[in-house]
Amino acid sequence: METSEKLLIRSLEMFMRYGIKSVSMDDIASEMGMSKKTLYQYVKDKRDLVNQSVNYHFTQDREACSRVLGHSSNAIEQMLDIASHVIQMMRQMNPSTIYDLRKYYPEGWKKFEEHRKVFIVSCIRDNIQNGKENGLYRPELSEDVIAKIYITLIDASVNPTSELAELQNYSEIIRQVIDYHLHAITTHEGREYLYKHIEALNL
Amino acid sequence: METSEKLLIRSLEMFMRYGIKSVSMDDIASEMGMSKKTLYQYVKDKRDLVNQSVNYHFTQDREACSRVLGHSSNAIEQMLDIASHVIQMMRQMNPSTIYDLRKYYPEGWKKFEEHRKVFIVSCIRDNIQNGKENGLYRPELSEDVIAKIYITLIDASVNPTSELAELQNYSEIIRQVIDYHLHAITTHEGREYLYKHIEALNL
DNA sequence: ACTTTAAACACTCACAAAGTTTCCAAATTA
DNA sequence: TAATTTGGAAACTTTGTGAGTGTTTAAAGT
Repeated sequence: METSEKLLIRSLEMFMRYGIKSVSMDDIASEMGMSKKTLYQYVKDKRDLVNQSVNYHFTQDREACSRVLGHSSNAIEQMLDIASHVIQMMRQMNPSTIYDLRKYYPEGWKKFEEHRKVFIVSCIRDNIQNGKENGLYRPELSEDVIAKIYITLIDASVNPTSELAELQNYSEIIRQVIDYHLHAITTHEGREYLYKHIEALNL
Repeated sequence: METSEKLLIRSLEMFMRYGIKSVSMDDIASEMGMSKKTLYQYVKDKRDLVNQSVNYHFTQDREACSRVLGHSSNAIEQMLDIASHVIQMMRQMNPSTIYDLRKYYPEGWKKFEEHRKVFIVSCIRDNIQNGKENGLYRPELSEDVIAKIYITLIDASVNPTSELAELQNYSEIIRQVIDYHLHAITTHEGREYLYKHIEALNL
Protein backbone atom coordinates (compact mmCIF):
# COMPACT_ATOMS: atom_id res chain seq x y z
CA MET A 1 0.00 0.00 0.00
CA GLU A 2 1.22 3.45 -0.90
CA THR A 3 2.11 5.72 1.96
CA SER A 4 -0.18 8.41 0.58
CA GLU A 5 -3.15 6.05 0.67
CA LYS A 6 -2.21 4.80 4.10
CA LEU A 7 -2.04 8.41 5.22
CA LEU A 8 -5.58 9.06 4.02
CA ILE A 9 -6.88 5.92 5.70
CA ARG A 10 -5.21 6.64 9.03
CA SER A 11 -6.17 10.30 9.00
CA LEU A 12 -9.75 9.40 8.22
CA GLU A 13 -9.81 6.93 11.09
CA MET A 14 -8.51 9.51 13.51
CA PHE A 15 -10.78 12.28 12.24
CA MET A 16 -13.77 9.97 12.44
CA ARG A 17 -12.91 8.79 15.89
CA TYR A 18 -11.76 11.96 17.63
CA GLY A 19 -13.08 14.77 15.48
CA ILE A 20 -11.08 17.00 13.19
CA LYS A 21 -10.15 19.94 15.34
CA SER A 22 -8.83 17.81 18.15
CA VAL A 23 -6.51 15.85 15.91
CA SER A 24 -3.46 17.97 15.14
CA MET A 25 -0.98 17.48 12.36
CA ASP A 26 1.52 16.53 15.08
CA ASP A 27 -0.89 13.77 16.15
CA ILE A 28 -1.20 12.47 12.60
CA ALA A 29 2.54 12.58 11.96
CA SER A 30 3.09 10.68 15.18
CA GLU A 31 0.43 8.14 14.27
CA MET A 32 2.09 7.64 10.87
CA GLY A 33 5.51 7.30 12.44
CA MET A 34 6.89 10.17 10.40
CA SER A 35 7.97 13.74 11.07
CA LYS A 36 5.69 16.64 10.33
CA LYS A 37 8.11 17.72 7.66
CA THR A 38 7.63 14.45 5.83
CA LEU A 39 3.90 14.64 6.29
CA TYR A 40 3.89 17.97 4.46
CA GLN A 41 5.54 16.27 1.48
CA TYR A 42 2.28 14.39 1.01
CA VAL A 43 -0.26 17.13 1.64
CA LYS A 44 -0.21 20.86 1.13
CA ASP A 45 -1.82 21.72 4.46
CA LYS A 46 -4.35 20.42 6.96
CA ARG A 47 -7.25 21.60 4.81
CA ASP A 48 -5.86 19.57 1.93
CA LEU A 49 -5.61 16.51 4.14
CA VAL A 50 -9.14 16.93 5.46
CA ASN A 51 -10.58 17.38 1.99
CA GLN A 52 -8.65 14.43 0.58
CA SER A 53 -9.62 12.10 3.38
CA VAL A 54 -13.28 13.12 3.21
CA ASN A 55 -13.26 12.54 -0.55
CA TYR A 56 -11.62 9.19 0.04
CA HIS A 57 -14.40 8.30 2.43
CA PHE A 58 -17.02 9.38 -0.08
CA THR A 59 -15.44 7.33 -2.83
CA GLN A 60 -15.24 4.22 -0.66
CA ASP A 61 -18.82 4.70 0.46
CA ARG A 62 -20.05 5.22 -3.10
CA GLU A 63 -18.41 2.00 -4.16
CA ALA A 64 -19.94 0.17 -1.21
CA CYS A 65 -23.34 1.53 -2.22
CA SER A 66 -22.88 0.36 -5.78
CA ARG A 67 -22.00 -3.12 -4.52
CA VAL A 68 -25.09 -3.14 -2.34
CA LEU A 69 -27.27 -2.02 -5.24
CA GLY A 70 -25.78 -4.66 -7.50
CA HIS A 71 -27.01 -7.38 -5.16
CA SER A 72 -30.58 -6.21 -4.82
CA SER A 73 -33.17 -8.17 -6.74
CA ASN A 74 -35.67 -5.37 -7.31
CA ALA A 75 -36.24 -1.68 -6.73
CA ILE A 76 -37.76 -1.97 -3.27
CA GLU A 77 -35.07 -4.27 -2.09
CA GLN A 78 -32.55 -1.73 -3.39
CA MET A 79 -34.07 0.99 -1.21
CA LEU A 80 -34.21 -1.28 1.83
CA ASP A 81 -30.64 -2.47 1.32
CA ILE A 82 -29.34 1.06 0.88
CA ALA A 83 -31.21 2.24 3.95
CA SER A 84 -29.64 -0.54 5.92
CA HIS A 85 -26.22 0.40 4.59
CA VAL A 86 -26.75 4.08 5.38
CA ILE A 87 -27.77 3.24 8.92
CA GLN A 88 -24.65 1.14 9.40
CA MET A 89 -22.46 3.87 7.98
CA MET A 90 -24.00 6.64 10.06
CA ARG A 91 -23.42 4.59 13.20
CA GLN A 92 -19.73 5.03 12.53
CA MET A 93 -20.02 8.76 11.93
CA ASN A 94 -19.02 10.66 14.99
CA PRO A 95 -21.23 13.74 15.47
CA SER A 96 -18.15 15.75 16.32
CA THR A 97 -16.64 15.02 12.91
CA ILE A 98 -19.64 16.45 11.10
CA TYR A 99 -19.75 19.36 13.52
CA ASP A 100 -16.08 20.17 12.85
CA LEU A 101 -16.46 19.85 9.08
CA ARG A 102 -19.34 22.29 9.07
CA LYS A 103 -17.70 24.72 11.44
CA TYR A 104 -14.10 24.79 10.23
CA TYR A 105 -14.20 23.52 6.68
CA PRO A 106 -17.46 24.87 5.25
CA GLU A 107 -16.35 24.91 1.61
CA GLY A 108 -15.13 21.34 1.79
CA TRP A 109 -18.35 20.35 3.51
CA LYS A 110 -20.47 22.05 0.84
CA LYS A 111 -18.59 20.33 -1.96
CA PHE A 112 -18.91 16.99 -0.20
CA GLU A 113 -22.63 17.58 0.25
CA GLU A 114 -23.05 18.54 -3.39
CA HIS A 115 -21.31 15.39 -4.58
CA ARG A 116 -23.36 13.33 -2.22
CA LYS A 117 -26.61 14.85 -3.44
CA VAL A 118 -25.68 14.26 -7.06
CA PHE A 119 -24.98 10.62 -6.23
CA ILE A 120 -28.19 10.14 -4.26
CA VAL A 121 -30.27 11.81 -6.96
CA SER A 122 -28.70 9.53 -9.54
CA CYS A 123 -29.46 6.46 -7.42
CA ILE A 124 -33.06 7.52 -6.82
CA ARG A 125 -33.65 8.24 -10.51
CA ASP A 126 -32.29 4.83 -11.47
CA ASN A 127 -34.31 3.22 -8.73
CA ILE A 128 -37.55 4.87 -9.86
CA GLN A 129 -36.99 3.77 -13.47
CA ASN A 130 -36.19 0.28 -12.27
CA GLY A 131 -39.26 0.20 -10.02
CA LYS A 132 -41.52 1.32 -12.83
CA GLU A 133 -40.18 -1.41 -15.10
CA ASN A 134 -40.67 -3.97 -12.29
CA GLY A 135 -44.26 -2.79 -11.87
CA LEU A 136 -43.51 -2.05 -8.22
CA TYR A 137 -43.65 1.74 -8.52
CA ARG A 138 -46.45 3.90 -9.84
CA PRO A 139 -45.97 4.49 -13.57
CA GLU A 140 -46.90 8.18 -13.45
CA LEU A 141 -44.00 9.09 -11.15
CA SER A 142 -41.57 11.75 -12.26
CA GLU A 143 -38.01 10.76 -11.46
CA ASP A 144 -36.94 14.37 -11.04
CA VAL A 145 -39.70 15.26 -8.61
CA ILE A 146 -39.34 12.18 -6.45
CA ALA A 147 -35.56 12.61 -6.30
CA LYS A 148 -36.00 16.20 -5.10
CA ILE A 149 -38.53 15.17 -2.47
CA TYR A 150 -36.27 12.43 -1.23
CA ILE A 151 -33.25 14.73 -1.01
CA THR A 152 -35.37 17.16 1.00
CA LEU A 153 -36.11 14.44 3.51
CA ILE A 154 -32.52 13.24 3.63
CA ASP A 155 -31.24 16.79 4.17
CA ALA A 156 -33.68 17.24 7.03
CA SER A 157 -32.61 13.94 8.54
CA VAL A 158 -29.06 15.19 9.12
CA ASN A 159 -29.96 18.74 10.10
CA PRO A 160 -29.93 19.08 13.91
CA THR A 161 -32.46 21.89 13.81
CA SER A 162 -35.09 20.14 11.69
CA GLU A 163 -38.37 18.67 12.84
CA LEU A 164 -37.03 15.21 12.11
CA ALA A 165 -34.19 15.64 14.58
CA GLU A 166 -36.73 15.26 17.38
CA LEU A 167 -37.10 11.60 16.61
CA GLN A 168 -35.28 9.17 18.82
CA ASN A 169 -32.14 8.60 16.79
CA TYR A 170 -30.84 8.50 13.25
CA SER A 171 -31.79 4.87 12.64
CA GLU A 172 -35.38 5.68 13.51
CA ILE A 173 -35.35 8.74 11.27
CA ILE A 174 -34.13 6.73 8.30
CA ARG A 175 -36.56 3.97 8.98
CA GLN A 176 -39.46 6.43 9.02
CA VAL A 177 -38.25 8.25 5.93
CA ILE A 178 -37.87 5.01 3.96
CA ASP A 179 -41.25 3.76 5.10
CA TYR A 180 -42.88 7.02 4.06
CA HIS A 181 -41.04 7.19 0.77
CA LEU A 182 -41.81 3.65 -0.31
CA HIS A 183 -45.47 3.93 0.64
CA ALA A 184 -45.62 7.12 -1.42
CA ILE A 185 -44.31 5.57 -4.63
CA THR A 186 -45.35 1.91 -4.71
CA THR A 187 -48.10 0.25 -6.68
CA HIS A 188 -50.44 -2.21 -5.03
CA GLU A 189 -48.09 -4.98 -6.01
CA GLY A 190 -45.15 -3.03 -4.68
CA ARG A 191 -46.93 -2.45 -1.41
CA GLU A 192 -47.59 -6.15 -0.93
CA TYR A 193 -43.90 -6.77 -1.36
CA LEU A 194 -43.07 -3.91 0.97
CA TYR A 195 -45.21 -5.26 3.81
CA LYS A 196 -43.38 -8.53 3.62
CA HIS A 197 -39.90 -7.06 3.73
CA ILE A 198 -39.77 -3.83 5.67
CA GLU A 199 -39.43 -5.60 9.01
CA ALA A 200 -36.10 -6.93 7.81
CA LEU A 201 -34.73 -3.40 7.67
CA ASN A 202 -31.60 -3.72 9.71
CA LEU A 203 -31.55 -1.30 12.60
CA MET B 1 -34.52 23.35 37.69
CA GLU B 2 -31.77 25.77 38.59
CA THR B 3 -30.00 27.47 35.73
CA SER B 4 -26.63 26.32 37.05
CA GLU B 5 -27.73 22.69 36.95
CA LYS B 6 -29.28 23.13 33.53
CA LEU B 7 -25.99 24.63 32.38
CA LEU B 8 -24.08 21.56 33.53
CA ILE B 9 -26.52 19.23 31.86
CA ARG B 10 -26.50 21.07 28.54
CA SER B 11 -22.75 21.53 28.55
CA LEU B 12 -22.27 17.87 29.28
CA GLU B 13 -24.57 16.93 26.42
CA MET B 14 -22.66 19.11 24.00
CA PHE B 15 -19.24 18.00 25.22
CA MET B 16 -20.30 14.38 24.99
CA ARG B 17 -21.73 14.80 21.54
CA TYR B 18 -19.21 17.04 19.81
CA GLY B 19 -16.09 16.82 21.96
CA ILE B 20 -14.75 19.48 24.27
CA LYS B 21 -12.35 21.46 22.11
CA SER B 22 -14.85 21.91 19.31
CA VAL B 23 -17.52 23.32 21.58
CA SER B 24 -16.66 26.93 22.37
CA MET B 25 -18.00 29.05 25.19
CA ASP B 26 -19.83 31.02 22.50
CA ASP B 27 -21.53 27.79 21.41
CA ILE B 28 -22.59 26.99 24.96
CA ALA B 29 -23.86 30.49 25.65
CA SER B 30 -25.87 30.33 22.45
CA GLU B 31 -27.25 26.92 23.35
CA MET B 32 -28.29 28.22 26.76
CA GLY B 33 -29.91 31.31 25.26
CA MET B 34 -27.73 33.63 27.26
CA SER B 35 -24.81 35.93 26.59
CA LYS B 36 -21.25 34.90 27.26
CA LYS B 37 -21.19 37.54 29.97
CA THR B 38 -23.99 35.83 31.81
CA LEU B 39 -22.39 32.45 31.31
CA TYR B 40 -19.28 33.69 33.10
CA GLN B 41 -21.43 34.54 36.10
CA TYR B 42 -21.96 30.82 36.59
CA VAL B 43 -18.48 29.50 35.91
CA LYS B 44 -15.02 30.91 36.38
CA ASP B 45 -13.66 29.75 33.02
CA LYS B 46 -13.97 26.93 30.53
CA ARG B 47 -11.80 24.67 32.66
CA ASP B 48 -14.17 25.18 35.54
CA LEU B 49 -17.13 24.29 33.35
CA VAL B 50 -15.45 21.19 31.99
CA ASN B 51 -14.47 19.99 35.46
CA GLN B 52 -17.90 20.68 36.90
CA SER B 53 -19.76 18.94 34.11
CA VAL B 54 -17.46 15.91 34.23
CA ASN B 55 -17.97 15.68 37.99
CA TYR B 56 -21.70 15.98 37.45
CA HIS B 57 -21.54 13.10 35.04
CA PHE B 58 -19.54 11.02 37.50
CA THR B 59 -22.00 11.72 40.30
CA GLN B 60 -24.98 10.77 38.16
CA ASP B 61 -23.26 7.63 37.02
CA ARG B 62 -22.28 6.64 40.53
CA GLU B 63 -25.87 7.01 41.64
CA ALA B 64 -27.05 4.92 38.72
CA CYS B 65 -24.52 2.24 39.68
CA SER B 66 -25.76 2.24 43.26
CA ARG B 67 -29.33 1.78 42.04
CA VAL B 68 -28.25 -1.09 39.83
CA LEU B 69 -26.38 -2.71 42.70
CA GLY B 70 -29.35 -2.30 45.01
CA HIS B 71 -31.47 -4.43 42.67
CA SER B 72 -29.07 -7.32 42.30
CA SER B 73 -29.95 -10.48 44.22
CA ASN B 74 -26.41 -11.79 44.74
CA ALA B 75 -22.77 -10.95 44.12
CA ILE B 76 -22.52 -12.47 40.65
CA GLU B 77 -25.68 -10.78 39.51
CA GLN B 78 -24.21 -7.53 40.81
CA MET B 79 -21.15 -7.94 38.60
CA LEU B 80 -23.24 -8.88 35.58
CA ASP B 81 -25.64 -5.99 36.12
CA ILE B 82 -22.83 -3.49 36.54
CA ALA B 83 -21.08 -4.78 33.45
CA SER B 84 -24.26 -4.32 31.51
CA HIS B 85 -24.62 -0.81 32.86
CA VAL B 86 -21.00 0.05 32.03
CA ILE B 87 -21.45 -1.20 28.48
CA GLN B 88 -24.55 0.94 28.04
CA MET B 89 -22.80 3.97 29.46
CA MET B 90 -19.67 3.55 27.33
CA ARG B 91 -21.82 3.37 24.23
CA GLN B 92 -22.74 6.95 24.89
CA MET B 93 -19.16 8.06 25.50
CA ASN B 94 -17.79 9.75 22.44
CA PRO B 95 -14.10 8.84 21.94
CA SER B 96 -13.36 12.44 21.09
CA THR B 97 -14.57 13.57 24.52
CA ILE B 98 -12.12 11.29 26.30
CA TYR B 99 -9.38 12.29 23.86
CA ASP B 100 -9.97 15.98 24.56
CA LEU B 101 -10.10 15.48 28.32
CA ARG B 102 -6.77 13.68 28.29
CA LYS B 103 -5.12 16.12 25.93
CA TYR B 104 -6.36 19.48 27.16
CA TYR B 105 -7.49 18.91 30.72
CA PRO B 106 -5.04 16.36 32.12
CA GLU B 107 -5.39 17.38 35.78
CA GLY B 108 -9.16 17.20 35.63
CA TRP B 109 -8.89 13.86 33.86
CA LYS B 110 -6.52 12.48 36.51
CA LYS B 111 -8.81 13.58 39.32
CA PHE B 112 -11.81 12.07 37.59
CA GLU B 113 -9.90 8.82 37.08
CA GLU B 114 -8.82 8.76 40.73
CA HIS B 115 -12.38 9.22 41.95
CA ARG B 116 -13.57 6.56 39.59
CA LYS B 117 -10.95 4.09 40.79
CA VAL B 118 -11.82 4.71 44.41
CA PHE B 119 -15.45 4.04 43.61
CA ILE B 120 -14.75 0.89 41.63
CA VAL B 121 -12.41 -0.45 44.29
CA SER B 122 -15.08 0.14 46.90
CA CYS B 123 -17.66 -1.68 44.79
CA ILE B 124 -15.38 -4.62 44.16
CA ARG B 125 -14.45 -4.94 47.83
CA ASP B 126 -18.11 -4.92 48.84
CA ASN B 127 -18.90 -7.37 46.09
CA ILE B 128 -16.19 -9.78 47.18
CA GLN B 129 -17.37 -9.69 50.80
CA ASN B 130 -20.92 -10.22 49.64
CA GLY B 131 -19.91 -13.11 47.39
CA LYS B 132 -18.00 -14.83 50.17
CA GLU B 133 -21.01 -14.58 52.45
CA ASN B 134 -23.23 -15.97 49.67
CA GLY B 135 -20.83 -18.87 49.22
CA LEU B 136 -20.44 -17.86 45.56
CA TYR B 137 -16.86 -16.62 45.81
CA ARG B 138 -13.81 -18.45 47.11
CA PRO B 139 -13.41 -17.78 50.86
CA GLU B 140 -9.64 -17.29 50.68
CA LEU B 141 -9.88 -14.27 48.38
CA SER B 142 -8.28 -11.02 49.50
CA GLU B 143 -10.51 -8.09 48.71
CA ASP B 144 -7.54 -5.78 48.28
CA VAL B 145 -5.72 -8.00 45.83
CA ILE B 146 -8.74 -8.77 43.70
CA ALA B 147 -9.74 -5.10 43.60
CA LYS B 148 -6.24 -4.20 42.36
CA ILE B 149 -6.29 -6.91 39.70
CA TYR B 150 -9.70 -5.80 38.50
CA ILE B 151 -8.67 -2.15 38.29
CA THR B 152 -5.65 -3.20 36.27
CA LEU B 153 -7.92 -4.88 33.75
CA ILE B 154 -10.36 -1.97 33.67
CA ASP B 155 -7.53 0.51 33.12
CA ALA B 156 -6.25 -1.57 30.23
CA SER B 157 -9.72 -1.77 28.74
CA VAL B 158 -9.85 1.99 28.17
CA ASN B 159 -6.21 2.46 27.17
CA PRO B 160 -5.95 2.66 23.37
CA THR B 161 -2.39 1.31 23.43
CA SER B 162 -3.06 -1.80 25.52
CA GLU B 163 -3.28 -5.39 24.35
CA LEU B 164 -6.95 -5.40 25.13
CA ALA B 165 -7.61 -2.58 22.69
CA GLU B 166 -7.08 -5.05 19.86
CA LEU B 167 -10.34 -6.75 20.66
CA GLN B 168 -13.27 -5.90 18.47
CA ASN B 169 -14.98 -3.24 20.54
CA TYR B 170 -15.48 -2.12 24.09
CA SER B 171 -18.49 -4.30 24.71
CA GLU B 172 -16.46 -7.35 23.80
CA ILE B 173 -13.59 -6.20 26.03
CA ILE B 174 -15.88 -5.83 29.02
CA ARG B 175 -17.56 -9.11 28.34
CA GLN B 176 -14.22 -10.91 28.26
CA VAL B 177 -12.94 -9.13 31.36
CA ILE B 178 -16.07 -9.96 33.35
CA ASP B 179 -16.00 -13.57 32.18
CA TYR B 180 -12.36 -13.88 33.18
CA HIS B 181 -12.84 -12.13 36.49
CA LEU B 182 -15.86 -14.13 37.59
CA HIS B 183 -14.26 -17.44 36.62
CA ALA B 184 -11.23 -16.43 38.65
CA ILE B 185 -13.10 -15.79 41.87
CA THR B 186 -16.12 -18.11 42.00
CA THR B 187 -16.64 -21.28 43.98
CA HIS B 188 -18.09 -24.37 42.33
CA GLU B 189 -21.52 -23.21 43.37
CA GLY B 190 -20.81 -19.74 42.02
CA ARG B 191 -19.62 -21.15 38.72
CA GLU B 192 -22.83 -23.13 38.27
CA TYR B 193 -24.75 -19.94 38.77
CA LEU B 194 -22.43 -18.09 36.40
CA TYR B 195 -22.91 -20.57 33.55
CA LYS B 196 -26.62 -20.08 33.76
CA HIS B 197 -26.55 -16.31 33.69
CA ILE B 198 -23.60 -14.99 31.72
CA GLU B 199 -25.41 -15.31 28.39
CA ALA B 200 -27.85 -12.71 29.63
CA LEU B 201 -25.07 -10.13 29.77
CA ASN B 202 -26.55 -7.31 27.75
CA LEU B 203 -24.32 -6.37 24.84
C1' DA C 1 33.47 8.14 2.28
C1' DC C 2 30.09 10.99 0.52
C1' DT C 3 25.35 12.22 -0.35
C1' DT C 4 20.63 12.14 0.58
C1' DT C 5 16.82 11.62 3.49
C1' DA C 6 14.00 12.16 7.23
C1' DA C 7 13.41 12.34 12.35
C1' DA C 8 13.27 15.32 16.21
C1' DC C 9 12.51 19.48 17.67
C1' DA C 10 12.90 24.47 17.74
C1' DC C 11 10.82 28.41 15.90
C1' DT C 12 7.54 32.03 13.98
C1' DC C 13 3.22 33.64 13.34
C1' DA C 14 -1.69 33.38 12.45
C1' DC C 15 -5.90 32.95 14.26
C1' DA C 16 -9.56 31.02 16.94
C1' DA C 17 -11.40 31.38 21.09
C1' DA C 18 -11.12 32.57 26.02
C1' DG C 19 -12.25 36.11 28.72
C1' DT C 20 -13.41 41.19 29.30
C1' DT C 21 -15.72 45.40 28.31
C1' DT C 22 -19.06 48.49 26.21
C1' DC C 23 -23.46 49.91 24.59
C1' DC C 24 -28.11 49.77 24.97
C1' DA C 25 -32.61 47.75 25.37
C1' DA C 26 -35.45 45.33 28.47
C1' DA C 27 -36.85 44.24 32.97
C1' DT C 28 -37.36 45.39 37.65
C1' DT C 29 -37.92 48.36 41.49
C1' DA C 30 -39.14 52.38 44.02
C1' DT D 1 -43.15 57.38 35.66
C1' DA D 2 -38.39 57.65 36.57
C1' DA D 3 -34.44 55.47 38.15
C1' DT D 4 -31.84 51.47 38.61
C1' DT D 5 -30.45 46.95 37.48
C1' DT D 6 -29.87 43.21 34.44
C1' DG D 7 -28.46 40.79 30.63
C1' DG D 8 -28.06 40.34 25.46
C1' DA D 9 -25.29 41.37 21.52
C1' DA D 10 -21.27 42.41 19.91
C1' DA D 11 -16.86 44.66 19.98
C1' DC D 12 -12.49 44.23 21.90
C1' DT D 13 -8.04 42.49 23.99
C1' DT D 14 -5.28 38.82 25.21
C1' DT D 15 -3.72 34.27 25.14
C1' DG D 16 -2.26 29.99 23.72
C1' DT D 17 -2.49 26.37 20.50
C1' DG D 18 -1.17 24.50 16.52
C1' DA D 19 -0.23 25.19 11.47
C1' DG D 20 3.51 25.42 8.83
C1' DT D 21 8.66 26.31 8.29
C1' DG D 22 13.46 25.80 9.24
C1' DT D 23 17.63 23.72 11.53
C1' DT D 24 20.50 20.12 13.22
C1' DT D 25 21.99 15.72 13.01
C1' DA D 26 21.69 10.87 12.80
C1' DA D 27 20.40 7.27 9.82
C1' DA D 28 19.97 5.37 5.40
C1' DG D 29 21.43 4.90 0.80
C1' DT D 30 24.93 4.92 -2.87
